Amino acid sequence: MSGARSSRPTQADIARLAGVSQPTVSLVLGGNKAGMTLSEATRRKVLKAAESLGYVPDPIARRLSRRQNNLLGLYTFTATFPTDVQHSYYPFLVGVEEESAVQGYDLLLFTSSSSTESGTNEVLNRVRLADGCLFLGRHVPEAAMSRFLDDGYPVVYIGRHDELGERLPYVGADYVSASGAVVRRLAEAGHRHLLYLREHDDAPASVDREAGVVAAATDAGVRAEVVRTDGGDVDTGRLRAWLDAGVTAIVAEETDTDIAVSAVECAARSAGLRCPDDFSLALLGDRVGRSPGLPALSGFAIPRREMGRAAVRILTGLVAGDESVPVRQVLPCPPLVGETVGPPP
Amino acid sequence: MSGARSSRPTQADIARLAGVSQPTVSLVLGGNKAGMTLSEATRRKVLKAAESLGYVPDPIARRLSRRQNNLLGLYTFTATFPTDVQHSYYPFLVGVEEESAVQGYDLLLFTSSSSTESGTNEVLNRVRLADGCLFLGRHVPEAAMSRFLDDGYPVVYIGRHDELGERLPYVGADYVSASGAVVRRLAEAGHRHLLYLREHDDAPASVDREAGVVAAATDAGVRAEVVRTDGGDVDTGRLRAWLDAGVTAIVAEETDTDIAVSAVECAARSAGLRCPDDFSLALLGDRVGRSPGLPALSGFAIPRREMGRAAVRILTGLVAGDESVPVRQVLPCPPLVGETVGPPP
DNA sequence: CTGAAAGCGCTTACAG
DNA sequence: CTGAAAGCGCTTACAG
Repeated sequence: MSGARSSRPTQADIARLAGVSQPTVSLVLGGNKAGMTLSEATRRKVLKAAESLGYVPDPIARRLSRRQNNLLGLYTFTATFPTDVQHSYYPFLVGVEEESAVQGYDLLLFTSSSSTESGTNEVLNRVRLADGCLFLGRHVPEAAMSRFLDDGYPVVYIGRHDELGERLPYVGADYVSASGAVVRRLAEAGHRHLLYLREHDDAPASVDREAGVVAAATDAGVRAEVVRTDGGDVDTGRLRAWLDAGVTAIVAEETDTDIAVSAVECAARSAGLRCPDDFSLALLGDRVGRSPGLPALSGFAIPRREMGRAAVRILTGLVAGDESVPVRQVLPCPPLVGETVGPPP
Repeated sequence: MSGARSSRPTQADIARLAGVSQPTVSLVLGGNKAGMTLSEATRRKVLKAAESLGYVPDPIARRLSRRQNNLLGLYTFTATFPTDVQHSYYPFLVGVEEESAVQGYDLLLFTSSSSTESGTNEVLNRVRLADGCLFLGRHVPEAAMSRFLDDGYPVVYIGRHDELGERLPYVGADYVSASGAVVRRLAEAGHRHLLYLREHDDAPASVDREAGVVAAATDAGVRAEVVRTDGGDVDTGRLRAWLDAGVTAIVAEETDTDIAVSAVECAARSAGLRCPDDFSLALLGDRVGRSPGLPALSGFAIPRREMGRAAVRILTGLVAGDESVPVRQVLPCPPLVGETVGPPP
């Protein structure tokens, strides 16, 4: 640990060996971007000395003085690679990583914060190590985000968020349109009474989907019943009751764990009911990577990878002070046809 | 970019506000590990000022002076989340992330390097930002690694590597034993003539597997033919020729892309041959996450997640100067039974 | 056209 | 028990 730095040659060592000043070494080795005039002899001496000592610049020192890092943060508020929801986070990461590489930034994953009791300060503390930071999560810690925005520290959310008015930059998915399209497809298949299962809390991801469902249902003259659930209260009896009451299609919000749709599938299996024969089932989203053995659900694709890429582009734009980047973007979600939607029984 | 850092309060600002010296602020805020005695009044004044200014320590500056920043690097020599091999990298990442969180380190993904022409210097340059670095890849860039080791910079490879003698710390998988076990299972099923397909290059991952195969085959009195291939030259004709020559089982090295085993499966399908009816097929590894629709191959599991965790433990041990951690570990690979091995036809 | 000064924000010896 | 100095390794104004 001690040996790590102490044995490395510094610009000062080179300067001594070459008989010039340390700043001159910096100028020569830094490619002389300021356009200063160096004598060719000085250049050569310095380069030779650097070569012979095996000089490698210290990125930390460089960053401290240059005030920029080429580091982009990614903060997820839960483990970055949670085992149970890993597949829904992964595509975001792929996009983030790709575009970071393109833009010449490395990626800083804030993981240690999730293990400790991570209050607002904890967040603020570590995040600033990066030149700017991406955030991923259903909800926004408003105090921390406000602070970032006030300080002019560049942040971008993955997912639409208006908790802070119009201030917070984000890349969202157009859940409203995509959810509406799902309902329209059900209406076109002949359904007139559907059930919409959603989370209890009012994250924008839930609000947007419900808005899309309700608007499209109204528009198509379809009755849409909204039920809030955490999945635990969906069982065979309840499913049968819904169907007996005239429900012919169930639409479920997509979440990290897809707990609602799983509960429905499970209840249907126990009851010997099948989709789309006995009722139609649609997911407001996709079930990426978690489908081995499970039927392909009708729904829509969330462009996670592209969202990740777009978020990085916004963030690097902000870091570079580029005013021309649109900082609030919503990406379209292509429909997924699947095999769980058919005409009403 | 300008607003980001310049508007942030520093210890100097706090000192001014509290009417003390900047180093005193550092002492108070740093938790006073040196055990110096501070007057309670000073403490309170400083903490109050820090609070009111919303102070956040600059990790870069801290790293420069303290020579440590609670950052662990991960360098992959290709895109960190390459699309085609993503599933084989992902479990490593999960393990690395988990254990980093446990140990209180954040994770730095070196991505930008992969896009540019990443020479030795590039690696050396960026990596040192972290307190230590993990590396993932078939081969070792010897010059760069040598340099790290010489400098006492903590590095750990994921995967066994002896290219640098006994110097390089690593966490490997016991491919020798696991490969031997696969051959033994084939021998017990009655096979007496098998073909072993491996990569052209001599990465340790290939060398170990071949050693295990050859030793176990010799031991069991089984003939094992070694064929080096990149998959491109495996077609229906060649597969038939092998089987006609008496081969009853094919064993393929597992790689990022599993190109060899895929070629065999494809050739078999075209030829109307089935496993294990017409011949047995085994993989020296697993096919994590890429198996939707494909048959479960017999082989062994690579404990990627645990390897990631173990690598982090070694690395944090090195960073902390803990001499007691074994720096070269090989983890066992549990057998996977699968459905592609049976008795010879 | 060059070289010495100041500064980035912090920590850790080292004097009072 | 406290406060001012020196230093981490670099970059960027600013004098000669």
